[in-house]
Amino acid sequence: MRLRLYNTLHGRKEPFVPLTPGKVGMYVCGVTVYDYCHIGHARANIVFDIVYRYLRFSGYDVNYVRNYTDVDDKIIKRANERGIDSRDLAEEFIRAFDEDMAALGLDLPTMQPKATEHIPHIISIVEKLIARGMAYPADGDVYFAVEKFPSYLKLSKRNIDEMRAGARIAPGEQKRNPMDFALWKAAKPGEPSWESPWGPGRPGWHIECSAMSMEYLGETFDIHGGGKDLVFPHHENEIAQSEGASGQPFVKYWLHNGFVNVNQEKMSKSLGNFFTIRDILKTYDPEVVRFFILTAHYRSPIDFSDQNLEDARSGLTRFYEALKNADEILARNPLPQQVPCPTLTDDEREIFDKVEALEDRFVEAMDDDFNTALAIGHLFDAVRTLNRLMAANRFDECPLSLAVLKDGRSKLLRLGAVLGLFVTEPAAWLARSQSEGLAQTGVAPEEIEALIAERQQARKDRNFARADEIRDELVAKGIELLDSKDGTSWKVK
RNA sequence: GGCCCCGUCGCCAAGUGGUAAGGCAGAGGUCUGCAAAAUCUCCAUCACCAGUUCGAAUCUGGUCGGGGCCUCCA
Repeated sequence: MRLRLYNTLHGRKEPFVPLTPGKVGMYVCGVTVYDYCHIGHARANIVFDIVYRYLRFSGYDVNYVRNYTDVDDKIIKRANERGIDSRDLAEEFIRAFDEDMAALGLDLPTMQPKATEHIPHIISIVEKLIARGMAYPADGDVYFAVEKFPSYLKLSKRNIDEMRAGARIAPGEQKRNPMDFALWKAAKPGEPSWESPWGPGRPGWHIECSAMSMEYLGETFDIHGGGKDLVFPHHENEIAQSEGASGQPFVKYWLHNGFVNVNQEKMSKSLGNFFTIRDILKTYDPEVVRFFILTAHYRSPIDFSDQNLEDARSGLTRFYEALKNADEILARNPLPQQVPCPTLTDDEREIFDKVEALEDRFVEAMDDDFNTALAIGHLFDAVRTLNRLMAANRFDECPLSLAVLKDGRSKLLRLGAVLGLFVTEPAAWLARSQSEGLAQTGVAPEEIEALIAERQQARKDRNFARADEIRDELVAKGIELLDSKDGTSWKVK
């Protein structure tokens, strides 16, 4: 099955057919840089990171543009509060954004333009809209006249008359229609500004995305993404401006990700349940955060809670433990030239078939509107499959099973990478996870090792009472012991 | 008020006409000195009601419950 994606514009899933075969132009609304990013930004950016990765995995040459909106009312306000230049504030949070995205393990887009570097293009779009009678200047401002764009609200599917009833014209605005929106705002004293045919001013919100997307992707391009909350007014207005100016359809597929709730409540500053990415990463591994986000479909709401994150951590750990075990077995058992299997069991037949089918199942899930939850389900299946193979431990009698293990392991890594998962060396990831967990228990590794040695001796002496006492003592502190032929290891519960 | 979405096992979460993926948690078996880990087995008829259909969690209508957008917002 070919890729199908849910297009907000038509409210249904549609087959993905790019404008140019083999190539995809994709624009995602980045951030307005006036504060640290929160978990909602993390979700949006991770979701589109997956879209970007999967499109490339599918063989497309992707031009992925994600902007920084670095001039805006909120930036100016915040800069004034701090008594610094708005450009310095923007630069500070651009750096913070870059750090956060890198920490979350996102691939870099092909382009990351800034609004302030596209002022001439913005001005030319506004001029074109005025020339075409779709916008009008008023006292240094320029507004878009929504009634001149008949398909206005086609994305959000609202009714303009009802919208108008609730709309208000703010003091100081010169709108002819309350629904009209600013393309250009006259500068007030002390505000950053650029020269324009309407006097010094700055772009309104929305227009910068039209300018940057059309600049790098053309007047019509394939995919435009963002959070659900951007459907109205931001994306609706982008369509109006862009199509109004170019006379061409703006975007073929509109993709919108769902919200993040915190403990069942909408995340908001007033509720005090606002988590920044940097706060979260103090507690949770970035890959756990990514894993958690991808276990739900991107359009569904997700609930950020300790319970859910802990579940995600357990799940991801299961992957890494299986991968580590596979690594160890493969390191111990070099793959022979010939991999015969004189007596293939039914179990092995089933396991081999599952490993064989893994990629098809993964692709089928991802082709269905990026169903990462289902795709991860298939990967979990593969983990159980490989664990069965390892538990059977017939690598000597059936070298073929060793070859299948190797194949399954590399498939897991390759497909996981499409989701940005399992990208750390398994032993290293587990060790890190281990030491982070250990830090919370407050137990020193040397202490554990000493107790393990003492217990080993007790066991040798068949003093199981003492051996079990040691084990119970550690369990009480959150440390579990794992005995094996090769000795005793431990893990944090 | 307008527009839109959702309600699936204890928790999380896929599935949108063909008879319920997966994870976490739980029960039992194997393994183990005993455990843990791993593995095997088991564990839901899909908020409710009424329809359409040979057949519905999936479509229609209604009821109840939850949420979002309409103002800055991923």
